[in-house]
Amino acid sequence: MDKAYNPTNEDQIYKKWLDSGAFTPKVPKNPKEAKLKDNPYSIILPLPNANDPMHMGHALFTIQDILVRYHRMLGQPTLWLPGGDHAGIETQFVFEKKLQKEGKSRFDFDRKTLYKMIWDFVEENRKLNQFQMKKLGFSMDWTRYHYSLEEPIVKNVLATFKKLYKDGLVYRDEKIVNYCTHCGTAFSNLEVDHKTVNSHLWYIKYGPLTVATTRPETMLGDTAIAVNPKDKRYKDLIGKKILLPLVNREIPVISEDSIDIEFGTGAVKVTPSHSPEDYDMAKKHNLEFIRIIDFDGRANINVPEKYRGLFPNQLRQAVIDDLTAANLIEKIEDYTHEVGHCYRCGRPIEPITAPQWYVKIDALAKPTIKAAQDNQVKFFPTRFKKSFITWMENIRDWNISRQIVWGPQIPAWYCLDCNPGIKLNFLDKNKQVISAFYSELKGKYSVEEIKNGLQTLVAPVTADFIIDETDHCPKCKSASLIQETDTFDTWFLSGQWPLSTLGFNTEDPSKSSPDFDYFYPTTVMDTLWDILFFWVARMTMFGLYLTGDVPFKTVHLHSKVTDAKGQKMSKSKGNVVNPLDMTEKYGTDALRMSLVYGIAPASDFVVSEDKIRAQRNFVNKIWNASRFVEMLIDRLNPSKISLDIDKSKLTKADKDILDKLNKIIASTTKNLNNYRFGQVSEDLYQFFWKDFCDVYIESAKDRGEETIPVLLTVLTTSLKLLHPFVPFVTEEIYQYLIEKYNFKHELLVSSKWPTNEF
RNA sequence: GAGUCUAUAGCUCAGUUGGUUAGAGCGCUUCGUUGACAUCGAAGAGGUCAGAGGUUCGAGUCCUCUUAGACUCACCA
Repeated sequence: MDKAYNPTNEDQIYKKWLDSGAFTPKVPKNPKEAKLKDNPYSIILPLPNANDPMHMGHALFTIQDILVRYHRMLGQPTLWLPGGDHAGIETQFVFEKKLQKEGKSRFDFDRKTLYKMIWDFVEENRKLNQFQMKKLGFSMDWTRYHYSLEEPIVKNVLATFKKLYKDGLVYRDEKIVNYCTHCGTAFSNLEVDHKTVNSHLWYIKYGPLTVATTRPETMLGDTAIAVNPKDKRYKDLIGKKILLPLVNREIPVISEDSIDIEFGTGAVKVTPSHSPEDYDMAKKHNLEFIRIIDFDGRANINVPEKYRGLFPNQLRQAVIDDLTAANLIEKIEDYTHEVGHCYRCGRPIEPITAPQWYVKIDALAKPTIKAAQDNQVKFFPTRFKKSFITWMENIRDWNISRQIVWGPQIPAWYCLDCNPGIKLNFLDKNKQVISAFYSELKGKYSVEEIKNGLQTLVAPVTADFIIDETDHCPKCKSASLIQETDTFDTWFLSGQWPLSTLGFNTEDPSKSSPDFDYFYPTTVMDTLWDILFFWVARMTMFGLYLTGDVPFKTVHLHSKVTDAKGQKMSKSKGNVVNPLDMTEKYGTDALRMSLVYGIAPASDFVVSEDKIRAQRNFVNKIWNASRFVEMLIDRLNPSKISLDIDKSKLTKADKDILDKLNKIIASTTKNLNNYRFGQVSEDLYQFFWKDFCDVYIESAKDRGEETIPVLLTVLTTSLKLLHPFVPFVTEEIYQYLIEKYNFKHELLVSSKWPTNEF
């Protein structure tokens, strides 16, 4: 053996594991019955974005590897199923940045071309991602790898959409949505970051009263003034109409209990198309909706000519200038408030009314809340149970449509002849962008030309649609059908990931794959807590809705890796530590160990090179202890080398170390069952280094061959206990010992977990 | 506005159901190691466990409050 451990054989060892089939569990012929007896163990990998190179967050999948390696050694049929996500908006955003660098934008391409370009872009990185996970030693079953845009997976997701529709849980509506005019799509509430903004409160004279507002520019779309009925100042005005400045349109004064008399002037301008609260008021009072900001972020519609085409901040200035000129600004106060920003590009979110696809969430949420309450899904650490339930209880209908290209399109078709009010944006034969209603285009452009160059369409909320694909409109028999250009929210697809990857068949559950029968529900979902709502909640809802059973029995939330300053690692901050650089420098085992050593459950932690180096030393210690055992045996040159311990001949040192070994086996087993990885790794470190090396091995230096069985027993048992954490070095040593001393040939990866029998 | 978490050695952090002199890594001091490991060993310095009060035979650990910080959720003008 070499003088120091040199992790140069990792790839070979990984290949040995792969070739042995250890990562690929076999499913018996009668999976449903066998399952009860076999107690299979399964984890679905939180699918990384296929376009995303590895970062420390991915390296934390080590936790899952520890779990599956441990349970595999316990003898359970064990599956760790990897995958890759197309990651809708994330990927499109990255790709658009790339386009931007090349001086292009998404508007230069029709959607088919754009889709193809992004597809190729992702394919380049997808392989890299898999390669990197192998480098980290993850014992995933690559024969069951899935990519979220695989045809069968998409097919199943579309089937789920159809089922939801049939069950009356899908509808279109034109509500206020969180719209990012830069990204060109709506977002769910979860995708909006609230940031504190220092702004102003403008007091604007509206005829007989004054309103206070943070968004003067939206006044062009006001359709009412709201006051509290208890407010004596405005009592007489309720029901009257007043003239809206600048646009000279009459709007009513309405009575609304929710208005705070103390705030501002107690009179609120109501802009139903650009404010969520005002939207609700408008629904209640049956007010008019006047949208002034269009989906491109400009004031294109329903505004006086002079304001046309302005962006909101320009519009604000123009409106304030004109109000000032007309002496209609009473005063301006400083004001700090929370404003929603796009979580992707960071720009302010524009609340806009837009037709979108929704899923009614109550029917899905209720069983999910119950499952959490009844511990059908358990949470580690348990405190996340409470926030999960609270969030589920306050959940709103889910906007599942995104106005992006990258992802499966919603399988709904519109008849252009029945719905001439559909607005189409497309590139014509000459690659010119045309943007008009179908009523204006009919006769000038063929449907074929429109389809070929199509970028997006916006169908009025009243438009009829067909969910099953056909050639002809069932009403008018026209063949001018066009598919909805909205794509699914990424989480709509990934929310079904455990079902899709295990081969659940939504259309006919009885045709689901044996994998599904055997491994569903999966055992553990280990993920970062920040996607608890995005993903874990959605998976649970879909699982229960489609199968009646939860997708995983336990949710284990792990910690976030930060840099030395405690900041989240991100590319934009430039503080990303590449795990592959670390494995190259110190070996994979050292990195893995440093990611779990002494970490409290679900608390953020710092990964520093110091720490990795310390664990590299530990890995080397394992190596050298083994090397010493070998050298000692060579020196003693015994007639027979065996692991059989003769209990009658044990010295005090022997008894002590065996006693400690029994204890560490028991505590390791117990703590692994309770997800206490930090504790286990520390205990093993102390046991191996202090108890075994510094004490027992030191004492063995003065002894004869009777010490060999104990030495070898403690060593090989330690290798087993350590294997889930540091798989490469332990396997390499184990193979070496087997070879040299002619022990029973087996791979450590599929060896039996020790029991405290010594 | 609602909720969650954190505060322990110079630094980064462990410390499950409350139980003997509070631990690790890194750093620091002294010494040792020419045959496992300079990626090593031995010994040591260093902490009134944020502050105050309470429960208890006993509190770093449970409860209340205070202070400082982090985060999540949220449609208030």
